[in-house]
Amino acid sequence: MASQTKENYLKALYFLGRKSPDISVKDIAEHLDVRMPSANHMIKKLADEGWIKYKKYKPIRMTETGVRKAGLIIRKHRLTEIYLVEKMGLGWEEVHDIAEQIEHVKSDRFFERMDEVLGNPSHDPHGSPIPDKEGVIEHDDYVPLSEFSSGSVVEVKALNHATDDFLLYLNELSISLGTQ
Amino acid sequence: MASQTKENYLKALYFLGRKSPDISVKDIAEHLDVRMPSANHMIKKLADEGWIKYKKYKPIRMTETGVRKAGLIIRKHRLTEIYLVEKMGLGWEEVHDIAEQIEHVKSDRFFERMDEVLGNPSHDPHGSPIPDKEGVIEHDDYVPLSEFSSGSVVEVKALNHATDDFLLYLNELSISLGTQ
DNA sequence: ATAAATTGTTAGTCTTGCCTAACTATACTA
DNA sequence: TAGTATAGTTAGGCAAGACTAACAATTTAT
Repeated sequence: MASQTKENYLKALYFLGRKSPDISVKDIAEHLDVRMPSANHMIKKLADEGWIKYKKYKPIRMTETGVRKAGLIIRKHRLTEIYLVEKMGLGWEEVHDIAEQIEHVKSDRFFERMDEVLGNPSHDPHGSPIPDKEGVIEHDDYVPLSEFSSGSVVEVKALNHATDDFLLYLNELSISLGTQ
Repeated sequence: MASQTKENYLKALYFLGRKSPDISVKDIAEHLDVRMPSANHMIKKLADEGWIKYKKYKPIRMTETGVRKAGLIIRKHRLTEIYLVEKMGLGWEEVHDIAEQIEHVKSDRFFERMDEVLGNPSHDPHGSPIPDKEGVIEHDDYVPLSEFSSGSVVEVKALNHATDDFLLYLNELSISLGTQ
């Protein structure tokens, strides 16, 4: 099983790979706030373990198993976030950091119970889809707000960039998922 | 703040110190399943940080702040155990390992919410008292079952040795806290 | 009281995951 | 197309926390 550090690399690789499947060492390093040699070193290990494909000086891509592996971690993260909001009464803006820690808990039963208690949700509190038990994500196809002209009537379905500050800002504006 | 490893050493020191306040390197090593030099090395660091008092070849004792620090970790552990049993429907025998991981989560809010949702419980599912927010434990004074002669009528108030196997054994006998 | 057994310590090594410094390959731009 | 800027890589080091081997102190037993 992957260490917590490796799990964090896999998550980063997943998100970067979503923007464009060719991933650079530099972006990984930035995303995880480490230096390039650290990322470079870890990438070789992840490639050895079959999660990514890597050739010197060539862009990095995740393998199928890597994507699913990342999906499983993201699943745990998102289930945890929902749980913290819905069952423990924590705020939307404060759950991310906690979920970041709990997602690494080693216990299938724990997350299985979480999923059941929540009624097998399909989306997290930020509107992001939850990967299934195989790590497969069903991607929604929402249109960014920036694509609409001013005056259009739209519904908030999901957030792309859920920083704490941005969530607090939305709170101030009384904007949440479903707001028209 | 102490690393997870250090937190585990502090817990071990606490439990050993309860049996007898003079703690040996050997017992620490055994309790944590590491070799003596590893324990020895860590003990010096914990002493540097003021959690324990240590002089070469002399028995180890926790300091007051060390005891309270350990109390805070045990508090998180026990709150988590109760939570897992009462709110997530996990079995008595399966919560320990999960709590062992969650107790290290860095978030006061998280444990605060847990405590509130549980209604500020004073004892965990094994009957052990929960340290307060300062890490102070109110010790109960129960009499071990082995002290009673056969035929006595007693009530199970707490468990001393809550291994998974023992908990499953008690389940088979339909013995739980409160059983007469 | 001394030998033997146990416990504690020191020294040095390993792995993980990070770092800086220095070098190399690729990409951009004049 | 040369020449610089950017990205990627290699080499070597550090800290945490584990290990083994070897040695020292303390306890136990004769």
